[in-house]
Amino acid sequence: MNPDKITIHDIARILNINSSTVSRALNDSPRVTEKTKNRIIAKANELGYQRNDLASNLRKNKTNTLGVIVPRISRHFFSSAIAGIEETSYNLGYNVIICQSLEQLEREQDNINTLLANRVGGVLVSISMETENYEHFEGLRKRRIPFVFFDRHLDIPNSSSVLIDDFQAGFDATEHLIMKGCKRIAHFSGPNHLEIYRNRFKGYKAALLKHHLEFNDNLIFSSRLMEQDGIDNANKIMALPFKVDGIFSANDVAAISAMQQLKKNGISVPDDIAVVGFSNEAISAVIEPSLTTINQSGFEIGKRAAELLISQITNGPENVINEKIVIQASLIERDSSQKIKETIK
Amino acid sequence: MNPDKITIHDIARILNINSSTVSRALNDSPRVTEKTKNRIIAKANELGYQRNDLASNLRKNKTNTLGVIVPRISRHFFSSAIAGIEETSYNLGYNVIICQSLEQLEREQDNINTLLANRVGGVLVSISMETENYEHFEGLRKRRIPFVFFDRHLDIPNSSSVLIDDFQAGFDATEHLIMKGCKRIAHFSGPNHLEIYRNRFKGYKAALLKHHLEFNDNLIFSSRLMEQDGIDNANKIMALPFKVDGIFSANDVAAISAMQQLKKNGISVPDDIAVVGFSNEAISAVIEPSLTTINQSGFEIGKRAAELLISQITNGPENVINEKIVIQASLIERDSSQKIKETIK
DNA sequence: ATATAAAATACAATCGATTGTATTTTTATG
DNA sequence: CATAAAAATACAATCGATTGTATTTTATAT
Repeated sequence: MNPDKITIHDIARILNINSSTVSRALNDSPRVTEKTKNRIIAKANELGYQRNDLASNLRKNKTNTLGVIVPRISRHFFSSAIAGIEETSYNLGYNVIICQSLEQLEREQDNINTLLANRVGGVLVSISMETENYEHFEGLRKRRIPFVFFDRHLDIPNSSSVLIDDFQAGFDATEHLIMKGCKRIAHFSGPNHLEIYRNRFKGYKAALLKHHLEFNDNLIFSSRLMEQDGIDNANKIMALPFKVDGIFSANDVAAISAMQQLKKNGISVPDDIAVVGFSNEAISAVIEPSLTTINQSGFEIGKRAAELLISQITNGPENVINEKIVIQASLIERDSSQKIKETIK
Repeated sequence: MNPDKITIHDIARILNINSSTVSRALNDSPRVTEKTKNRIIAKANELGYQRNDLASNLRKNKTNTLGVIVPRISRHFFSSAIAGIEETSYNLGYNVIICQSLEQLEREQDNINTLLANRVGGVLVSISMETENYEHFEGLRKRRIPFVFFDRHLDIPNSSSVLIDDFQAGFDATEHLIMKGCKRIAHFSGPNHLEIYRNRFKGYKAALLKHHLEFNDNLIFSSRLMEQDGIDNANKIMALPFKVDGIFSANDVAAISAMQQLKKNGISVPDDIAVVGFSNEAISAVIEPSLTTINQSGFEIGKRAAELLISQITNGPENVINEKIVIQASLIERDSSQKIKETIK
C-alpha cells in the first residue's frame, strides 16, 4: 500500500474499528484501552502511518509552527538567533518557518502575510532598517497572534521584546574609551528610527556627560553602517580640522572597515585612534588589531525570545502579558582600544 | 467581526453567493465574471480575509512548503545556503521550514519526521557528520517526496545533489601549493564516510601524482575538523621527524587554528609552512596572514538546489529526473600560501 | 440473573478551501 | 420569440484528523 496515503481511516478499516478511536489511541487518550491502543499503534507502525499535521492543525485551529522574520539570515547575529530559536522550538515541539526581509519594508509585509496564511502560532521579528511604523503588524494584533520583537524592535505599546541593554552597552563602550585616555570620541550611529541605535547613542552621550567631556554634534556620523559607510566615516574623520582619538561604532562592520581605512592612511589603531565596535561578529576576534566590541549573544536572545513567545501562545490570547526582557551585554576588551599614550593632551 | 474567523463561507453568505464561486474568484479562475470577481475581492479586502493555507493545502493535497535540514544554521556556509534557498523559494511562492541536525543522526531522523508530518513538498538536506547510511531517507522516497542533497551528501542511486567539484578544488588547492614550491604537503581530512572529504583527498593525491611528489600516509590527518582538531594536527606536524612545508586543510576552521598554533610555536606561515584552507569563511580574509582558500558560494549552491527541487516538485513524481549539479569552486589566493623561498631543497 | 454504573467504542459534525458535476442564467442564432 | 449553445453560478463531496455526544460493551452490585 502506498504509505503516502495511509490515514487513520485506513487503519480503522483494517482493524475494523472506528477512526475516532484510532485518533484517540494515537494521541494516547485515556478513553482507549491499553489493549486496543497497542493494536492500533502496532498497525500504524507497520503501515508507516504518518500523521497529517495539516488536517490536524486545521481541525484544532492552531499550529505548532512559529514564524521568524529577520533582515538577513546570513548575518552572523541573526543566524545565531535563529539557532537559539530553533533549539527552543525543537525542544517544545514547534517548527519554524523562516523569512527574510532583506531590509525591505515591502518584503516584511509580504512575510507577515505568508505567515498569516500559514496560520503560525506566533511570530518572532527583528525589523528591517526601512521599518518605521507598525501598520503591518496590525494584522497580527487583530488576529490575536502573539509576536515578540528581538533585537531590532519598534517601541509600540503592549508589545513584547527581547533586547540587549543598548543604553548600558553604549555607555560601557564609551566609558571604556574614556578610561583608555580618549578625549574626543566619534560615534557611528545607525538609522535614527531604530531604537537600538538611539539607545546606543544615548549611552554614548551619558558616558561623555559623566566624565565631563564635551558633546560635539560634528562627531556623530549616521548611516546604515555598511562596509562603505565605515570607510566614508573614516574619511570624514580624517578631514576634520581637529584630532579625534576614539571611535565608538554601533556595529562591527563599520568599525572594521573604518579601521582599515585609517590604517591605509597611516593612522595607527589604537595608538592614534582607539576603536570599539558592537556585536562581536566572528571576524572581530581575528582581524588585526583585534576589535574591542560589545558581545551580544544572538543565541541567547533567540532562545529567550522563543521561550517568551511560546509561553504567550500556551497561555492563550486572553492572558498575554507583554514583557520586555533586557539582556545585559558585555564588553570584550581586545587590541583596538589598548591605547597607551594619550593622543590629545 | 473577528478577522481571525473570516472564511470564504462568510464572504459567500454576505454576498448571497456560493462559496465555491468565492474560492474561484479569489484564485482568479476564468469561471467567474470580472464583475463578481471584483465584488468578491472588494469584500474580502474589506473584511480582512486571509486564506487558510492549511485548509487549502489539505484539500489540494500538496503544500507550498519546503523543508531544509542543515547541520548548524549558524555556520556561515549553511546560513548563506539557506539565504539562497529562501531567495529562490520566495520568488517561486514557497515557504521554508528550517531544521538543524546539530551533526546528530538521531536529530536528523527527527527532522525528517517533522517535515513528513508537515507534508512538505520537498526537502533539501546537507547531512550530519554522523550520517553514514540513508535508511531514514527511505520514508521520503516511499512517499515520493523529492529531496535534493546539497554540499554534504550520500552517494546513493537515483538521488539528486548540488555539489561543488571537490575533487577539482582539492586538486587546485594542492597544485597551488606545489607551484609555490612546497615539497611535502600535509592534508587535514574530515570523516571518511563523507564524500566531500574523500573527493578533496582524492584531488590532493592526484595533484601529488601529477607533479611526481611522493604520497605519504603519515601526512594525512583525519578528524572532524573543529578548532581543536587544527591545533592537534599542528602539534602532530611539529612533532614529525621530518619537515613539512605545506598544509591543505579540508576546511578553514582547522586551517586557521593550525596556523595560529604554528605561529605560536615560532613557525612562520607561509615562509616555513604554506597553508590553504577550504570554504572561504568570512574570517579567512581578515586573519593574518589572510588565508588562501577555496571559495564555495553557499548562496549559489542553495539557489541551485532549491531550483532543482522545485522543478522536481513541479514536474511531479513520475517525471523526476535525478540530477547531479556540480558547481566549480575557485581558489582565492591570499597571503598564507605566498611562499617565496623553498623550505625543503 | 438483573439492574445499574462505568468503561470502551462508534457516530457524525466540523475545521476551510477546492473541484467535478449539475443547474441556472445569459447570449447568440435562426 | 424559441431554442441551442455558452457562460456563470450553485451543489455537494472531499482532504484527514478531532471531538462532543450517542451507543454498545463490560464490570459491579444486588
